[in-house]
Amino acid sequence: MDISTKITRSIHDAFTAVFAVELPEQILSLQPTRKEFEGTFTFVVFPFLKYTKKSPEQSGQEIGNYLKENLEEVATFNVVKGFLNISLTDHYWLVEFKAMTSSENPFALPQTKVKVMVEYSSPNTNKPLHLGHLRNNFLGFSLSEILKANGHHVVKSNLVNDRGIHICKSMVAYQEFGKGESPESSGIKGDHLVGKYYVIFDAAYKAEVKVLMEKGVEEEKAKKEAPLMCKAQEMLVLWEKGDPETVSLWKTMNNWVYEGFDATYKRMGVDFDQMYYESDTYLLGKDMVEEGLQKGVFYKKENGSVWADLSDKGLDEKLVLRSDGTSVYITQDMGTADLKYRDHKNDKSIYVVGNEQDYHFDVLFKILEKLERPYAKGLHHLSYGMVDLPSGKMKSREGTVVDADDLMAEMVETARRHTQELGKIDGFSEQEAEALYEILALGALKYFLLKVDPKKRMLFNPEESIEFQGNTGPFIQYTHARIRAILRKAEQIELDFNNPSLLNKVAELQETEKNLIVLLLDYPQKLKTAGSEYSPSLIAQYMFELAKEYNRFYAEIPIFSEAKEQHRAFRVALSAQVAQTIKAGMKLLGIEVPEKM
RNA sequence: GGUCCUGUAGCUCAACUGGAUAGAGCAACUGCCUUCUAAGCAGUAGGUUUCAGGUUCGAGUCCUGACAGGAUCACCA
Repeated sequence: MDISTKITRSIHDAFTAVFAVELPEQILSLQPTRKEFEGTFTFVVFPFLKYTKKSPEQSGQEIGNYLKENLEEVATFNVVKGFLNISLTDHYWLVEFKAMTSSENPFALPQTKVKVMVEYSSPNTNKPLHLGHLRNNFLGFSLSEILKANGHHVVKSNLVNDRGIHICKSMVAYQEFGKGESPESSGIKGDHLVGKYYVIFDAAYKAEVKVLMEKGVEEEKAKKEAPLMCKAQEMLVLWEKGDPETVSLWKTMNNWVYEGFDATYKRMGVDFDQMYYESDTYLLGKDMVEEGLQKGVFYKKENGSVWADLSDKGLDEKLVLRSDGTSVYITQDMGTADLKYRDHKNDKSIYVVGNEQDYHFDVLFKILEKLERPYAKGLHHLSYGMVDLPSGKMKSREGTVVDADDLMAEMVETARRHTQELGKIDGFSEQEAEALYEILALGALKYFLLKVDPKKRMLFNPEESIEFQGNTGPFIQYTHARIRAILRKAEQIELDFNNPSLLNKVAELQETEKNLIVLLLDYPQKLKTAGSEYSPSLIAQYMFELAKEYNRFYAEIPIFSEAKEQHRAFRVALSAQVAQTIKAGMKLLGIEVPEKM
């Protein structure tokens, strides 16, 4: 039994024995004791004064006395106002620590058989990935890892938006201005090359609109009738008809993009188990519209368009099929949801998509619920906030986008400069040094984007956002590297720190040692909460706390100069456990930790 | 305009879901490297939690109303 339930059970017994009242255990909950007070767990007595009929202080005292008498793990307690602070014995913490070190795998929870699909990334193929995609990808990847560590079976999926008017724009511009350029001939990465033509299209199109307006055409009309826009529209029609030449160009350009994306994904360290392409799925969902009509979930208007009336659920009416019988975005998503379920029989399906689509997913999920899909209750939109720049929102057309490839490259340069300034690469080979810069750069970037609560909007300042000190990825990586140095030394002097009989001789703990054990024991709970809340930021925060506490321990307490062998052994064992926990936790964030830095 | 989200130190973020004197990091200032990695540690300073009411033993957290910022409300995706 877990210690906090043991304590609450005993508190329950205390109420029965001392105050003659039977309270349900669920309402008796503990909280961690605040740092400025002594103790590990705190029981707040205020809500129960009506049962004790005594002052807060006295009620706390009496419950505390009962606990101390009846629970061998309880060492002392103190009562401040209505707060009963409980301290456990060093012996208890040491026993728990030893159990942890001998545990097979303390970093993952038992298997659950729950199947979860996590869809993330979902890029458009007309332009390269940017900072916003980084947050999306890191979140999706990390969430997947966290859910795996929670024992779930996870399928990472990526629904690529590879068709539509936007890609036609790049294609038209390429036809008009491309002169047969290719990634090979230009030396430009494929996704950037296609993105370049998307930008060219936009500029040329705007020029055309301007010319038309100067000729006296109204803006609305000019926008519709500009030759380039017409060509793009025509191309979309040709594509849908399967025109060989159009399809061939489309394939060529998309493949350029995929080569580019592959390189970017590789550097980001993310991957997928299942790819979906909108060119395959965009026609799905029409039969569901028919089904919905029959079930009376949808209705048809005079012009033939089909609508879902969600006013009973507090939402509006939503179009699900155009009057010309073609489908819209949500139709496609309905079909894709069915497809995913057919493919994987997932109990849960998580969509990692920005909060600008909150309404869309609200509507989608309610429609699927009305259509009585068995998976409907397992749908979840992990809605994350936008990443803003100091100048405001990123706008690709205004050139204020922070490109993902550029940013990662800049981060590596910063890591290189910083590391060399600190003179930390003595004894590193060229390759090792490069590998380290990469690890640090990506660690800093990922940690920066993941430490913030996903649903909150966040600010990214390219000049100063990503630091290497304080609450950062490199700080945690550094802590790991420090411990690895200790472990190397322990090995070198042949200290048998895992020897149980040596550890058994340790009888008492320093404060920071105990704090570390308490934190380490809390890891499974943190993992569980991060999984149920879909929040990598909880893991990130925990990592920081652990690293911080370890650095305090490191500064305060000597290891190898300690006289008693059992203390040397225990402190190395404790360090080893912290290092393993950091490594495991950072892996959940998609962050590697170095041996040296 | 309707709906939804957000508002906490100069800046970036926490606050265990209603508990104690609201905490970290950055920036500023003061100490600590001949000792296991100073990308570190210890400390100082920084707050009317946007504002006004309400609920109760107790509110950053819950309810109401302002104010500010953002998103969304397409036969776009």
